[in-house]
Amino acid sequence: MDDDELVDLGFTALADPVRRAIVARLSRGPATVNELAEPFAISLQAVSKHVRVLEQAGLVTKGREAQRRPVHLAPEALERLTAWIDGYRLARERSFRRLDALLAEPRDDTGGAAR
Amino acid sequence: MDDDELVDLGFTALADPVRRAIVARLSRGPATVNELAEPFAISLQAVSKHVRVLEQAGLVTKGREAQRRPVHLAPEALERLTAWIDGYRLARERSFRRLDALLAEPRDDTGGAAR
DNA sequence: CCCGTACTCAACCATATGGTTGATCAACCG
DNA sequence: CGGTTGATCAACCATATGGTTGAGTACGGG
Repeated sequence: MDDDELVDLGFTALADPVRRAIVARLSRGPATVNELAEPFAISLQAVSKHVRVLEQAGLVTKGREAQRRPVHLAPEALERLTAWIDGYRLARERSFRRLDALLAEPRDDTGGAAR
Repeated sequence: MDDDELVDLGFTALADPVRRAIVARLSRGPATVNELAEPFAISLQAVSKHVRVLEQAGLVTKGREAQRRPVHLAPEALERLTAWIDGYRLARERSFRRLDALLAEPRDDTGGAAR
């Protein structure tokens, strides 16, 4: 699976409030699907689906202990997303710096290649 | 509009590859809707819709000069999203540190901070 | 062994989303 | 003023998404 795809799945995964809440919950430690479902007014199956979406995005991994499947957060995937954002946020700052440089360019009376 | 709502709209906005490409393009400076549409094989109207989604998420602002509406990136909104992610990424690291502390807890022979 | 617990699979439904085309609006150019 | 350019509005369509209920699978406990 290539990186772009994972970025796509990652943002798609975080686009849903239930899934963000799940991520928030998991940031405080692993939990089973049942535990994750508890705070929500939706069916267990729906939560199971959400977890799978998070899993396919690489945001989460599922373990197995007895019949329980404890879900863990996978922070590398979160980093991938911040990295994507920062790439373009910083690109923009670089543009600004370029502009600043331009504006600060010596106005050059005495030697002048005037525009 | 409250913060959660903006986070929601923000991630939803970035969940689409066309919109991510638009953000990428805008990170290198403002552009008109026509310019933004040029690299894509979709209609101008579709791009216009995408820009509106980005705008509602606060990721982008539209100016007005003559009949053109130059679109600018609004990096604060990007920061809001990284902040959201980092909040939970860091929360998890804090949990780890807490766990480490627990594991490192003095087992209390003679006062020794073992390991 | 078989029952209960913990989930997942499957079929289905309603609504949201991303795309289309066609009409319209707004501003400048001649 | 009339045409052209840039962009939006509106109606519509297909597919994706998030939810439901009901059946099925997998493992451990009594």
